[in-house]
Amino acid sequence: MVPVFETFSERPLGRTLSILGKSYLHLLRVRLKHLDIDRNYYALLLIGSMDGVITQQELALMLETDKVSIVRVVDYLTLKGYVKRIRKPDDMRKRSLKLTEKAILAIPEIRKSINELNDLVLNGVDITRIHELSETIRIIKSNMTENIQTL
Amino acid sequence: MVPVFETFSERPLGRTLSILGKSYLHLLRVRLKHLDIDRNYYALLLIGSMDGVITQQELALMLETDKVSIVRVVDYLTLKGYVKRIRKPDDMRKRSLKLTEKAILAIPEIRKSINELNDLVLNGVDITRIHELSETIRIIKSNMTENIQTL
DNA sequence: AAAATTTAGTTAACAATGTAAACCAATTGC
DNA sequence: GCAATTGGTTTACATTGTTAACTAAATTTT
Repeated sequence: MVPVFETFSERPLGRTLSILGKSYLHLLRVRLKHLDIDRNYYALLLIGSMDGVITQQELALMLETDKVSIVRVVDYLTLKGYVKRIRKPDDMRKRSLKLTEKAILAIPEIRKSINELNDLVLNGVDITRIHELSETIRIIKSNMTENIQTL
Repeated sequence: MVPVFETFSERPLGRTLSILGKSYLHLLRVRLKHLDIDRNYYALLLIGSMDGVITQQELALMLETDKVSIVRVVDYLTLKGYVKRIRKPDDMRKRSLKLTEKAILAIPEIRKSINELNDLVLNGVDITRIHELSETIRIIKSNMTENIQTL
């Protein structure tokens, strides 16, 4: 089977995307280096968006990761004083996550940095292309989840 | 500053790309699991494309990584019997990398898997969009390297 | 209602990856 | 000839990915 297109020929698309993603996250880290956390920014935003209501499982789902990783994320953010775990009275297995004052102060800045960095990296890409990129990403994602079994 | 577009608002674009990239590389690994290597496939293709001529530094450049990582890559591929290091007579510091018989046999399959997987994940994305994606990636990359200093 | 199963979260272990520093040997610049 | 640079290696350490085993609470089964 001859590849339909030559653009990404021979080069694993996943590699390109991974590298791109890592550079971005590196820039975000640099941009937010005055904070005393150097990762899990987006997790913090998600917790903030459902403050006091979200459980670790739900966070895992939203971050597309597993519960073990979430323990690490929440441990880290707790250690740094950004998040508190609170046992849910209705189900004592679950812990709801709550931002501290410190985190609440940092959130707008994190949000701003992400938005600005998104703008910065997409500078020169016109709005139509950006929407198309978003659509393409959606398709790629769905192609991959559909084809986990179709090896 | 209000973000120009809402598509990726609040969500770090780099996170999206990293996750996508990792899923892809996972699929590639599954697809090639009958080989006795489970990584560095693309490095192998690059070595193959300049067989016996490429040095570790040059490989580092092409893989956009550093020489320490390359030592690990080459150690791994050597251990698995896919690559040999050969001291260059003209510069005894350098080592040129050469594929073994075993690697030469595996190359077409790796190439094929990458092409097929690229096709698979881009299934349903039309050719124009694919070219645009490639162009967008190029722009993002250049925006990021230009702006390492412009924090 | 006691026993078995499931769920939320945690702990532990280990391999892989990222990053930086120190190092050796060969080469280049002066 | 000597200092500086270059290609490659080693060491060290922190982070990340992944799996298994575990505790405690809740739910289901009988």
